[in-house]
Amino acid sequence: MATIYDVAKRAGVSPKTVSRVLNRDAPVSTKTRKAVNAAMDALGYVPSHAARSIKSNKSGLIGLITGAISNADEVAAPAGLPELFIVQGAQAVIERSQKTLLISDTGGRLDRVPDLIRTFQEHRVEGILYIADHHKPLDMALPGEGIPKVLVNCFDDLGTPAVVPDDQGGQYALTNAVIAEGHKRIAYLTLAPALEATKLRLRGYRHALDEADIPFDGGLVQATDLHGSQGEHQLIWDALDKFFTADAQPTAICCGNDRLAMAVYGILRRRGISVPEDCSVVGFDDHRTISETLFPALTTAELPYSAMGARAAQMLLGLLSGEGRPATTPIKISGEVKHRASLVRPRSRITQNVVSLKGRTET
Amino acid sequence: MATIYDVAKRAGVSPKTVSRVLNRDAPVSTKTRKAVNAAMDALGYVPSHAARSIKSNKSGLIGLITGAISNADEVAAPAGLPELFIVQGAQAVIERSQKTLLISDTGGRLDRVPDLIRTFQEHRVEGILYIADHHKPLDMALPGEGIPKVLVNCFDDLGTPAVVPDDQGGQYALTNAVIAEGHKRIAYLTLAPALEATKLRLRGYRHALDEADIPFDGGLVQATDLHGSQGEHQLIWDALDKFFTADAQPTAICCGNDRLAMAVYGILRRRGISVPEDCSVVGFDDHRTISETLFPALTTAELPYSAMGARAAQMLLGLLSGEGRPATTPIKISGEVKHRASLVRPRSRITQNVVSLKGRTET
DNA sequence: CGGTGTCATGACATCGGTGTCATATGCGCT
DNA sequence: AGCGCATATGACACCGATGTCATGACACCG
Repeated sequence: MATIYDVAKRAGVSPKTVSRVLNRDAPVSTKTRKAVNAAMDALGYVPSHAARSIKSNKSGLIGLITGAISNADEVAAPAGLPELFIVQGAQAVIERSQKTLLISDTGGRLDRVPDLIRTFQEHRVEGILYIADHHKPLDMALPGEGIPKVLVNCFDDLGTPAVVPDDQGGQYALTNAVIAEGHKRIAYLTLAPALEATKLRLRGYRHALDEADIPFDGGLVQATDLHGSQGEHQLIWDALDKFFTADAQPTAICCGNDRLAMAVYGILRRRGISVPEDCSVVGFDDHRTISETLFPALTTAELPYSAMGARAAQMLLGLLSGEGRPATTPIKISGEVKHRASLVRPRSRITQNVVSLKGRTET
Repeated sequence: MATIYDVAKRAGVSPKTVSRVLNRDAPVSTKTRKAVNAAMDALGYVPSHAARSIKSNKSGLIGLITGAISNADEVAAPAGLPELFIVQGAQAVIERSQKTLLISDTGGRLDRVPDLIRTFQEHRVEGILYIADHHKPLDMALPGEGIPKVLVNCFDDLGTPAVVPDDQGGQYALTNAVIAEGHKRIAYLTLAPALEATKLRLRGYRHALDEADIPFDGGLVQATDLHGSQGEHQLIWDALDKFFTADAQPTAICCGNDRLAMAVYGILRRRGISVPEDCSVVGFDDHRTISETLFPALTTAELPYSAMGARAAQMLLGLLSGEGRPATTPIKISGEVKHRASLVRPRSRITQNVVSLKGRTET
């Protein structure tokens, strides 16, 4: 690869003059500039980032840690894809700031994080974005002391700046939308109870019920575990079974996410329950590949992952420029309710046959 | 950030000795080594990658260009997610080779590729992986002369090493699996006809029919366009309408991808056609979030994107080490047929009511 | 005509490491 | 004791860029 010295020699000037042409930081005569540019073109010269950053002591790099790239492979991940949207949002902002993203992947293994950060340090990254695969508390302190960091989709109790989804607000708004259609028996098929998202959304669900003076019925809330287990469909089946063999059957079902809603569509159909005529269904995430493609299209609460990534990147850039004094509590990002065909007014009375298939085995 | 000089001063040795401790490339007395290590720990010293690469003229970086991160946002992308798996596969291989991936995103805009490659050149990447969002011919020559490159999910006519999916073989195997269940009327709902994947898979489909002496019926092949258009469901609806109002109705439907199959599930249900009792359905891609979650679970042909990424990365590393003399024709990567509940033997006779809802409008 | 200021350019040091070569120390052997 | 040799360490140059300062050429002014 040609160097600035090669260019200088070919143009018959000093290296420093070539540098001046490159950086436009001092006047250069038109004639000289042309000669230098011609030499650069002829040699295919591209300045070395390494040489620059060693002198300036600025790398122009932002490190980003994610498990998205690997997690997307595992059905196990309750929210593997979202990380990707977060990365996208961050990427767009970082790029506009003329910096370069160094993306590293944990491969799903948290114990690799220190190594990744070590590599970042070797590259002298100016800041780090840490993206969790789902909304959760971060139980370890990240290494890399002195490097500004922003957490995304997770938070710690050390006051590290963080950006998280507004799970509670999202479920609250979504449940309100269901209530606004006239539903009173609203079942909720949650994700794993231990998840931060589940706790917060349940809170939003109850809050909406309370405000509408609809009594909370524990029998209408069932937890499933979407961790790709073989018995996944069975769990959902059993949960629905409980809903539809109860005295008062639900007229709408909230699902922990869009994927869960997709499974529910199939099982309701098998039981002879039409969506949305017999029962409305709503999801969560607005995972559009699912929500817009399902038939009927799925009503769901948008989880604005891209916006989270963008916001986090902005916060980080703010920290770097020394402007921002970041909030010590996580920033919550809210999304819209996407009202689609799967949510309609309930019928006055549900009359379909309910076939209990409890105990059936997976095909 | 501490430098090797700081460490040297603190340990009371020369910088060169610190370098020797770091690289273990020359004998250092135990006592000195301990002193140096202690000084490094105390100062939190991490060697500068930039300084190293400037001297060694080796960056240890591999550039990767993708649109995945952005494309995943657009429903438009017929195969936005797959890129991600490719990245994952590449990442795993690259990492094992002690190199670092520099991932850049086109943001869906091809015209940005030259800029991205320019940035890669500034970082002196040793090789470039170019990942297309779907299997297609690459109509431009990539800049960055002299840098080894491997194309993934695309190919050119310049002999650039490339890795592509075996679309034809996949659809052939899948169709064979359908035929093996006893189906003879096998409809095919393809993706957009202009896609490379559509052409190749159609070839595989016909090949399988030919071998089984099943005559090809053009009426059983309908194209849809999944580019997120509002009329997407309508198109699928119309296509299915043609299938099921024909004289001999299909007993199985092949879909251009899993997402299409998901939409088909919903529409068949609306028409009173049960999957798989009345009609088997198969997809393509094995997009597991869909194929394993749909109810009944979807039979589909795996598209081993991760393996493609891994293979491409291996090829690139081979080129770098000067070992590999790469094939001049694209390497095709095949996947397995995943047989799941949506594909069963056909009934002898289909008797369900077929309700034509042609011309209905989107909800 | 000489003094002064501006413009254009180059010489040289420097950033943080590593390669090359020189030097100091210690040990075994004759 | 003197020689040879391996081990341990340091001085110095260099990689490719840029900051600092110096210098040469010219125009302008009194």
